[in-house]
Amino acid sequence: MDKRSYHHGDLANALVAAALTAVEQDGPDAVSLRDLAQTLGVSRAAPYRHFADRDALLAAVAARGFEDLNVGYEAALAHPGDGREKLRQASRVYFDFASRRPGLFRLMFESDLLARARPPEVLIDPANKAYQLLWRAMEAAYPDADERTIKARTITMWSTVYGFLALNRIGRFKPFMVGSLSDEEIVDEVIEAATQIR
Amino acid sequence: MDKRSYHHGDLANALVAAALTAVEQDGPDAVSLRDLAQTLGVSRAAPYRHFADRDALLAAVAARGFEDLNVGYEAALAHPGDGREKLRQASRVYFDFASRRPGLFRLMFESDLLARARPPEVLIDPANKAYQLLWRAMEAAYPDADERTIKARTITMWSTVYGFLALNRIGRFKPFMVGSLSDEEIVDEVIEAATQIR
DNA sequence: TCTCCAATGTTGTCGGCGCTTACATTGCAT
DNA sequence: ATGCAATGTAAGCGCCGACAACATTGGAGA
Repeated sequence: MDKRSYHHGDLANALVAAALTAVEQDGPDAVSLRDLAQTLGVSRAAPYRHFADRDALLAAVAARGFEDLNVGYEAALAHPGDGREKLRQASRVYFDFASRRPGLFRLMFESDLLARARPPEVLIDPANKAYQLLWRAMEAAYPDADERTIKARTITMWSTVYGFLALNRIGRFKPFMVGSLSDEEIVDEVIEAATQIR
Repeated sequence: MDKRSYHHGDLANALVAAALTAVEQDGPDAVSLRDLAQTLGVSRAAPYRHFADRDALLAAVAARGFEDLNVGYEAALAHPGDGREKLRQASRVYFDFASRRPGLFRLMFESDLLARARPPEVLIDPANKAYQLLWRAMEAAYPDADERTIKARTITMWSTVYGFLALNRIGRFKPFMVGSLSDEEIVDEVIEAATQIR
């Protein structure tokens, strides 16, 4: 890690870490390979020795985000209580993640990185694991439902929670929030609606 | 509109129209002021006589998108049937808009243009009108509910429908779609869940 | 009708970006 | 010890948004 040495030593990991910080602070669009390189004290072409292009670096950052999210999910599903309670906990984990790391959240769920990642597995595997976990919780919550219903409810629940987060982030609900409805109240309402589907 | 004349004649509107086309075809990120200018046969600095910056042009495009969407909403709410049926129709209008004009949809609901628009009214007014319309439909569907409940249900419904569209667009539900659940079936499920809240 | 000026368009320039090519350095395996 | 693959550098291409200085136009008022 000696700054005077010609080789950086661990540029690949350093790039992911620096990009992660940048994404969390200012969102995916604010990440510039040139900027990261200068911060790390290497030339602007150096990152291309480790990542094919900007998307490849962002994919690595997103993958790390999914891994972190999955840790939270596993904790939520290990939480004591019935299936509905586990679903509620999982939703709260998702909300917290979105609140605490909004830039990373956007990268993970608003970009179409997933469709373009090469190779796809690096990003798809950790991303899908989150859905597997939620699916299992939904199965536990509705043991009598058939597979089709489980799928539909899982998709609906995810959609509701994500949709609220995304629309709220850009301020679309501001006109509704004035007055009788506080921020925390609406979060509770959304989670209730998402978890007690029909 | 004579190409040989020094002045374009109606560059402002022509820019909005060209940007609208570009947004619909390739998404908001694909819009380049230089490119639009060349297409319209003017110099690259000309657009800045009519729009302060790129965001201002995109805001005008988004505003037009909201106006189009509102036309669809008003038709849906004038549809015969009870409140629930109107809500269902409104959801379908939203789905259709997202399907037919995905790039414009992304500009309207995925960018934080709304927070940055100057002056804000140009974009906020048509954007809020859509919510007013949905709110009225929700009131008609649940005449006994208090204002707080109406707000919460409107937010939840919008979140569910939007969340599904956004996540589905980037392929997040692909692993769930294989097998027993078709695309149209899941749309019906989501709309049902969104409209018959509790 | 003439003149002047505000609106509009042009050219040139700056800094920033992703990415590529050709070249330099390093350290490890043989 | 050496040779080669991994890694980093310097320079440059084409694109972008934005600004400043200058050019053209057409209409309002004399």
